[in-house]
Amino acid sequence: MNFSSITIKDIATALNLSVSTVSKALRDSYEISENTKKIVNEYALEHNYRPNPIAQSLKQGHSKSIGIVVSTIENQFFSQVINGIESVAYEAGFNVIITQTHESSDLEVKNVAHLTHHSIDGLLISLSTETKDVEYLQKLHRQGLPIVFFDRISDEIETHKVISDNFKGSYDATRHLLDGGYKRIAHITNPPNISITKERFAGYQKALEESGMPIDEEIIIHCPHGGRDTGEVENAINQLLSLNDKPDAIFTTSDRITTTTLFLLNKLKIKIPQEIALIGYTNTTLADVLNPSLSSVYQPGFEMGQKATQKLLELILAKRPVHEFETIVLPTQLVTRDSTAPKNR
Amino acid sequence: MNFSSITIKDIATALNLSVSTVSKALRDSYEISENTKKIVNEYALEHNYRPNPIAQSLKQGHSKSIGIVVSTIENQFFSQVINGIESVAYEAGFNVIITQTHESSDLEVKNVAHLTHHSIDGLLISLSTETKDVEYLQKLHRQGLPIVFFDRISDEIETHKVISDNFKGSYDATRHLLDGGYKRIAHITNPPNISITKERFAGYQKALEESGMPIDEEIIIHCPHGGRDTGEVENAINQLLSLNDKPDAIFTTSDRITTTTLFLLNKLKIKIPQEIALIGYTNTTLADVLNPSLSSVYQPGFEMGQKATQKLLELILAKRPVHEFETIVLPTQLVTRDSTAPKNR
DNA sequence: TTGAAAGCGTTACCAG
DNA sequence: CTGGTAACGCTTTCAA
Repeated sequence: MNFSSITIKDIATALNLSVSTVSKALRDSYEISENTKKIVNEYALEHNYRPNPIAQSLKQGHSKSIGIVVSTIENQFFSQVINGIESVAYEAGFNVIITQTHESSDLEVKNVAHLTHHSIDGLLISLSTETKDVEYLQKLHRQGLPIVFFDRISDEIETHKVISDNFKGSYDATRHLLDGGYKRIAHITNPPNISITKERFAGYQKALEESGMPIDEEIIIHCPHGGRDTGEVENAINQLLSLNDKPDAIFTTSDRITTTTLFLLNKLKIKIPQEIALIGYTNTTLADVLNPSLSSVYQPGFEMGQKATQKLLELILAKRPVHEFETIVLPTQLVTRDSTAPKNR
Repeated sequence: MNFSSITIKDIATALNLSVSTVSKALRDSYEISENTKKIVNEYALEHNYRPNPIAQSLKQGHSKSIGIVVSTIENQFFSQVINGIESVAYEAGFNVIITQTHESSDLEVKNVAHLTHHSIDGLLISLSTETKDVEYLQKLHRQGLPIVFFDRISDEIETHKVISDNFKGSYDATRHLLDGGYKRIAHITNPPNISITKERFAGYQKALEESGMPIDEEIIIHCPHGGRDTGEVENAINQLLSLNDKPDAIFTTSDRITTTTLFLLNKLKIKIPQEIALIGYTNTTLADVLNPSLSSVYQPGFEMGQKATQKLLELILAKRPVHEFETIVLPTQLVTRDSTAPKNR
């Protein structure tokens, strides 16, 4: 803060006290007389004294700030998670620094480097779709950086993790389509290297198997960047539509993929759900007013952010190294709307 | 960074040099021999040395970080602005700290206090809908804190400002409705104290006047928190629908108001645009797939963030006090879709 | 070309 | 109860 601001020293000279006395008075130390405390605090208040947090950080070796890594805050799921994170971080007097990977592994590494060099006390991270190697995080973790994963996690690092029930979310969505009479359900999803892809695929698979349906690789398509670029989704849909045996429903697994699929099907004048039904993971608040209203799997983003931050704070504030880690699984919510209305049989 | 990390001192002792020599070598000072520089840099590289930015900040009196205040990042307009901000801030080696007011004046004051106490070098702010008094910012500004306003600005503080052409955006939208044959155009908007409300109202007014239409206070409704709470918009719509002379079109001026209006009209089974047409400010990427597709005024959020940051950086990096300030006005984009299809006359 | 020392604002230890 | 001093990690001035 170069723009003025008074320091302990200023108070000390003004009041003819020592710096250390003032410091202690301010921190309400038992060593200081009530009278001195009163004088100091009054002066501080009057002159709007604020301790310089930079100096405090340097002295105390921690910064009271936590770093966040998400793919992009434009995705409502992540902005909801961030709101959850902030709600508990601020409560605990912690500051947050948000960074975005835009689904690039490179950027992810750079962001984490940036954050750690800026002396964060802990890291909250959801991996990018591109990320395959978490060795760089492993290293930081070994060095003692508290890390909590959320949403897109890694098995390779033993720490707290907070996810939603991806298996059940997908199972429910697929089940719902099957119950509506849909028989050939395509799956457009994230790349197979990230955790949520596998978990969500498993739910899809289970539901199909239970109904005696085949798993057809031909209608399971991965978007390398989770739909970041419209072209990825466009390719997926073209591929599906060029099949002889076209799907009668699509189950998508990321906000971007879901809304882009809706956009493209509309553009191609394909009737939803008459020609192809659509259900997908999304946290958009607009699902009700989409055309058609969109059946979706909703994840408790806000709660996920809260929980993750609570666990991170536990790690940061722990007196001794923590070796017991927890993976918290939050329930998802299936909301059925017009895009998956039951088929006329 | 309590989790290890080596310091200049470590390098110095390891290499049997003084701390100051190492510091200078690292900063490529002309005072140091090439040989020493080489040895030091190699050692630093090998041991992955990073200067502690906290210590640097304390020493140099600035933190290389800028604070951002927006109403909420869940609003796509603001997340786009933030992306713009980040793109130029990171380029310049600056860090950003994002805070949200959730349209509360109190929170705004708290956030700014929090940011300034955390030694930001400059502030980028869009005021909350509740804010009437900017004296607290005025004070900081006088103390020398570089501030740049964007979107929702204040006349009371003389500094750089970046806005979109709110007058023209609204004029165009209203004009478009009039051209489509709509005759009674309601206006649901933000509270009158914030800048964008006035500017947008002026455009609406001008278009109506040009067509010889009356300005009817009865169909101009302010949402105290810009539609943060659904109830605000619900009241507005109920009020409009209870009129004898109901509007045949609505022009809304915030993302939240716009999408909530769409939601509520759909819920009431009011046909858009047959019974009531709808056009509004929004930056949602989903405008095309809404039901019906939504005519909108789009603001260049990303560019706004970039410009604002460039101006802020100019202020921060300026050698001498700046007294010439600029207000940059960015063009908006009118995109017409089904929600304002021309009336059958 | 190198190094010692002061200082940024704070806290903590130890003396008085 | 109060104050001097060292220390956090770095940069900078001044001497050597």
